Formats: sequence, C-alpha cells, structure tokens
Amino acid sequence: MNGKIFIIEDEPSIIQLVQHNLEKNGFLVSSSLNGNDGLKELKKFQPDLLLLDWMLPDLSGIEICKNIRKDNSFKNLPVIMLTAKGEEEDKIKGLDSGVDDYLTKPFSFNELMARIKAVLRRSNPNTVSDNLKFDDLMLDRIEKRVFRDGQEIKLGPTEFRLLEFFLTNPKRVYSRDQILESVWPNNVNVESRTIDVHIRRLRQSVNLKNKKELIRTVRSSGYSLI
Amino acid sequence: MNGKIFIIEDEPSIIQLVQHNLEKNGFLVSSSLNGNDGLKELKKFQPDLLLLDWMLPDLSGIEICKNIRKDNSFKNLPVIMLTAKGEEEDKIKGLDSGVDDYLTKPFSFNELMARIKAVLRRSNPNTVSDNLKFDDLMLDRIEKRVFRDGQEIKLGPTEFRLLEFFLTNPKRVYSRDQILESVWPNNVNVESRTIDVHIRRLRQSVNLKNKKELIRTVRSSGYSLI
DNA sequence: TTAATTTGTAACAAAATTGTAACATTTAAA
DNA sequence: TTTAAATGTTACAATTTTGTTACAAATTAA
Repeated sequence: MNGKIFIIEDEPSIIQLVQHNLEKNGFLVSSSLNGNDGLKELKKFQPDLLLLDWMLPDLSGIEICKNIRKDNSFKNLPVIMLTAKGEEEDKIKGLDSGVDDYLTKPFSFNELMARIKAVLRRSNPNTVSDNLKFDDLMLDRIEKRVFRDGQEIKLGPTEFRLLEFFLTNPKRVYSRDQILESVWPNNVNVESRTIDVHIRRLRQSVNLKNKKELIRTVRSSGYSLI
Repeated sequence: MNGKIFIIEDEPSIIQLVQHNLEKNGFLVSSSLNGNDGLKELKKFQPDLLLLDWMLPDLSGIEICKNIRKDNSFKNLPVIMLTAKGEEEDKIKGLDSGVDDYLTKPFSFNELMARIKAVLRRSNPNTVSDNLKFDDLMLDRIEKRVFRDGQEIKLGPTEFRLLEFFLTNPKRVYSRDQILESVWPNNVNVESRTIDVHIRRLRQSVNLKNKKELIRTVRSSGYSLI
C-alpha cells in the first residue's frame, strides 16, 4: 500500500495516532491543525486522499471540501470526512458536497483503513495516470490543460510539450540536445538557442505572479524544474 | 435522477419501503428475496447499482458479491451492502471484497439516497441512460435529437455523430485522426480539413445565441468540448 | 422526376505559433 | 578588473494552423 494522505484535524492526539499508523502501513502522510493552513499545505503536498475533520477552529470541513472542488487540480481528490457522533442531516450534507465517504468518531484504525482502501481503489484507476503533477503545477494530458495553484495557464503547443517533457522527470537536468530530441519532431533542424527562447516563453506563462521560479538554469548543462 | 437498481434482501418490508421510495425518485427497481434467484435476475435486469443484504437465507452477501465480481459484465457494478447492526470486523470484510459502500440497518431513506447518489456519481457519469448530457446540452441517442437549454437544435447527420462522439468524453481533446476514425464510416477517405468545416457547422448550430462557446480548439492537437 | 438537403473540397482570410537575429545581462575565468 | 562565454530578452518576418465562405457533386426527400 502506498500513496500520499493529507489530514486536516484539530485534535493533535488523533493526528498522531492516525499518522503513525498510516505511515506504518506505507503511506506518506502530512497534516494541518486548521483549515486555512490545510488548504495551503494541500497544494504543496499533492495528496492522493484527504482526511478531513468536520469541525475545525476556522473553516468547517464542508467549506473546505467545497473550496477544494473549485480547484481544478483537486477536482477528483477523494475526501473522507471525520465527524463527531452527530445527526444524520450532517452526514448527508457531507456526501452531497462532494465527500466520498465519512467516518464517525470514535473509530477504530481498522475501520479507517478499510475506508481508505475502498476509496483509493475507486478513485485511482482513472485519475492517476494522465495527470502530471509537480509542486502546485498540474498538467492534464487528456484535456491538454495546465494549472498552477488551481488557475489555468495557457500555453502554446511547443511550450506544452516542453513542460510535459520536464514533468516526466522533474528536477532532472536536461541538456539542450536532449530537449531537442525529445520535444521537437524528428529530423527538424533548429538552433539550440531556440530552446532558450521557448524556455523564456514557458517561464513567462508559468510564473503567474507566483514568486517561486519553476525552471532552473544550470549553466553549461541545461534546464530543469525545481 | 434515473438508472436501474436491483435489490437482494430477504425482508419484504424493507424491499417494499425502499423500492417504493426509489421509484418515486425516478429509478427503475427490481428485487429478489434470496441470493440464488438474485444472481439470475441480476443478469436479466442489468442494473446500474445493486443493494445487497448482508444476511440472506441461502448465500451470504459477501459470497454474492464475490460471485458478481467474477462475471465480467458485472465487474464494475457498484454494490451497496446493507448490514444489520453488527461487528466492525464484518464491515471490513465487506469493503475488502469489492463492496463500494455499506449501510447499517436501521437506516433512513435519506441516508440511503445520499449513498446511492454518491456511488452513482462516481461510477456512472456516462452510462446511466441513453441521454448524453453536458452542461446545458442534451443529446438523445434514441430519438436522435439534441437540445440546448431546453430548446431543440437541428443537426445534420454528420454533425450529430460528431457531437455524440464528443459527448462520450467531454473535455477530452481528440485529434483529427481520432475524430475521423470514430465519426466517419471505415475506409472512407476525407481530408482532415473537412473536419474543420464540420466543426464550424456544428458550432454554428450549437451556439444558439448562447454566449459560451462549447467547442474548444486546441491548436495543433484537435478539438474538445468545454 | 424535381427539389431540398447534405457533403467534401478548394480558395482565401485571419490568427497563432515559430525560429532567428540582434542586443542586453549575467556568470565564471583569467 | 577585464574578458569571453553563456544565457536572458525582445522584436519581427515567415510559416503553420485554423476560420470562413462558396460551390459543385452526391444523397435524400417529396
């Protein structure tokens, strides 16, 4: 079992318990103690599943969930809601707002584990393969779209292929020759400097007011994502 | 709401209650009082979802479920298991044997309804009926009619097939080659530019004074719905 | 049959993308 | 510090891609 799970829950003892056990089961886990932090961290962490507490100090779980669904890169993120023993009305609201399942506290870890498995089994066959993600960037190969921080970015065809190429091995540094071979159609002759110009164009589109530079120049070697 | 639901449950009062309410909500419902009959009926009825009682006079729900999963045509049939208030161990076994969700008796109809919606939403975005819908567009494959925003749109045969094709995977970008293969009869030779002209015709018909463009051009890739 | 509709293609218009040159800036070495 | 190499930036003409229209041939309906 593997995958990344994010927890938003304000009770540290629950986080500790769950996180420890999930990690023992091979998951990579991260967490936040409140909704606002959680929403930010979520984007960095890019989880495969979210455990969400119903009652949080700032935002309610429902609000968070609706928020998440608006963000294109999280449209299909499976969510399991954790509720205190409460009324059924609440549960239903939860399910209708895009929650995939819910669990009433107190719950056993075995029960949680079973739900997680079930939800991951359902959601992963589809969405896993064709979305490339890195940091807060998401590239959808099916729909040919790119999002950063949930917001769509328009790219020209070459910029798209370039970014797609980098995303298959983010962090890896590629030489201009390697980039040419992989991104340009065979047997075209373009100057190696042309790449620099396209990198510049990609940078310009991708660095939407975000401070962090996404493309790194490695002098005398090439470029990589960072 | 529409779709076909099959119930295997040995308590007639529950069947009656659930069946009546589901039908009131637009579902087509059929049922069996035991497992062996159920398995047979299931194949005839071809449901979109199965409600399965945990304890049955002959086969257990789990056995039925495993049985179903062996049958290729039911491999993806969503199953909601109905259990009497019982031990947690049982629930877990259920989830691991391919059940999509479960519900503990006694349950309210509202709760059941919410689960059904959630499960169908996940598994059935397309296949629920012969009507393809996207945004405010509806295509009736049986009657060969198309409506936007409730108003009928007249399309030529090729435009209809084109739209039908796009609707099976809205948002997905198709290349002109893919479109040719799927929309035109085999082994006809038409120029790829011909597609552009048909796209133009489809656009013209579909964009009834509505402001929003429905067909997206993805330069150097193809077209998609949006 | 005739009339109407549908279809594919060509021709031209409009728009977007592309590669390169020229100049600016940064970096590293001498 | 000075110099050379590498990379960043900008502008622009050429090319590619798509939009649009018109029309003759083919198909269907009346």
